[in-house]
Amino acid sequence: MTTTGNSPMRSVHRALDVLKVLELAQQPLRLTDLAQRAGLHVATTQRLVGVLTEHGYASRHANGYTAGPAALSTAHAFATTSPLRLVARPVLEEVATTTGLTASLYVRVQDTRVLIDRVEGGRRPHYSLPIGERLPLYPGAAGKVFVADEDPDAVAARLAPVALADGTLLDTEAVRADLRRVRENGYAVSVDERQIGTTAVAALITDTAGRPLGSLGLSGATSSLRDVTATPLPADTRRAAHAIGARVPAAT
Amino acid sequence: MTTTGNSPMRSVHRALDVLKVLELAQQPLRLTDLAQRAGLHVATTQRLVGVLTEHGYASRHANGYTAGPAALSTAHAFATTSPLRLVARPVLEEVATTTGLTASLYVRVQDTRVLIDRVEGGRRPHYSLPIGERLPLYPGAAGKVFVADEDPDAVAARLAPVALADGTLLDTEAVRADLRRVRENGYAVSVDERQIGTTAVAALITDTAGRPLGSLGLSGATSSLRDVTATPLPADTRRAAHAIGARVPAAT
DNA sequence: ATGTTTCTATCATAGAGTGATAATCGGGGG
DNA sequence: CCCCCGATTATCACTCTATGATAGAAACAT
Repeated sequence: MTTTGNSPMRSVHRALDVLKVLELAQQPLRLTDLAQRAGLHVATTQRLVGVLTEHGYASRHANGYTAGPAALSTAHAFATTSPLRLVARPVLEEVATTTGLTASLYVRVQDTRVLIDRVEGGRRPHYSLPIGERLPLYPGAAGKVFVADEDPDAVAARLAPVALADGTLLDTEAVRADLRRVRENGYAVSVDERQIGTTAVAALITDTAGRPLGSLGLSGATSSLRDVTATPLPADTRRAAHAIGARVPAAT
Repeated sequence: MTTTGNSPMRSVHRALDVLKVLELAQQPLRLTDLAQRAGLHVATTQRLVGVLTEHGYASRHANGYTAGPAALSTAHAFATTSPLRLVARPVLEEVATTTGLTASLYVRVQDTRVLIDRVEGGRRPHYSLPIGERLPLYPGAAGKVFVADEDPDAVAARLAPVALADGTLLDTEAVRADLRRVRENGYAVSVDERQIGTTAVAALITDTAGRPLGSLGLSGATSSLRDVTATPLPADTRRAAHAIGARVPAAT
């Protein structure tokens, strides 16, 4: 899996890789399994999960290891201290109520995005609690905006081919074209890309220095969002994203 | 802070210590600050948070580092895969509705306990989301049960003196006496210990082999829980805790 | 019981982690 | 505008830790 070759801090890198494997597995993993998926020697893996377990970030059960409870604590701390999250909250709420759509806040973690906060616009509050979900960068409006400003060729080559929810495969060229449009527009649109029946508009959130902080996505039923590009929604999204970024103190 | 002397896997231990410092700080910490609290050299600390940040477990802002978004992902994974949590859920719900009290599930992490899940019994759902909160082992019924079975002298010496919510200080002897009672009873009671106005009854959850897995606490207003020891609540709590433990596959 | 798999312990060697030192950056005040 | 001070980043030689091959011990299934 995530091969962290030879490098300084190797053991720490590896430990976090192991943790990531546990996270992605979504089921208890036996030591051997874990080692295999992490691409590490069994002995090494054992030492690493041992430490993780000791600190509560991994957990051992009858049928293997899973992520551990300490992650909840750290997540709790993140949720209550992250400047971005704190600053964005009121904006999410406002935009969710005015548009009736679901407002989602993502941040990028390596080549994935993580859902940091969400305010449902409609009535039915989803009972699945998706906060913390890790999603790919490409299918999905709120992911694309992260890579739209990078070198199109490199990105497209790295991400493609991409499979959409309906089974369509996007080749390098299609991805590149799409990303170019995102860059030109300053916002991204996704129609049934990741979830059939869901349309989303998203914009990048940057600090005052222009550094990317996260992304704001507004999503709703495709049926009620025909031809979004012709509506004021994209502009609203950009405005909201800008409002968030403007209130976050710029990092050095 | 958590001094992890010389030992194998030192860097990993230290990395997790740094993460713990970030978690406990509850505010952005500058590098220097962080190093100081972690008891590490600044250069070392920088390398460690660097790795943590790269993987998303720490986050850098204008005014320092905080815990990072990846913790949310890991927490999400934990929440959806932890056998204990999954098995306990229905029991929490049942006991919360039948008693009208709040049912809380804790697990132990080193010398702390972490709130893993909670079902509110009353009507007013607290809008603070306390799941993930890290609390001390001693004040509080659901914490005491974790240490009641250990060597009383050692534990009492390690934890005392303890400050209660009303300002009372418990010395070693008082702690020991209290823990002895917990052990004899098989459950713990806390009246206004950690939260003034809140009374709780808790029991240890063990697997079929007797190993401690977590603890179950039932809490409510002190005013409505006079003389709990004389009620069937303790027995109910123990029964529920046992029901949970019985459904968790025993670890090796 | 007996084979088979999974987990834990041991150990020599390579090479990574460490921390002192120095260079660089950034911001505030004079 | 410049200087100064605190904070952050880079450099580097030495020590000691992390590594993985191997072997041993459990656990498990047949």
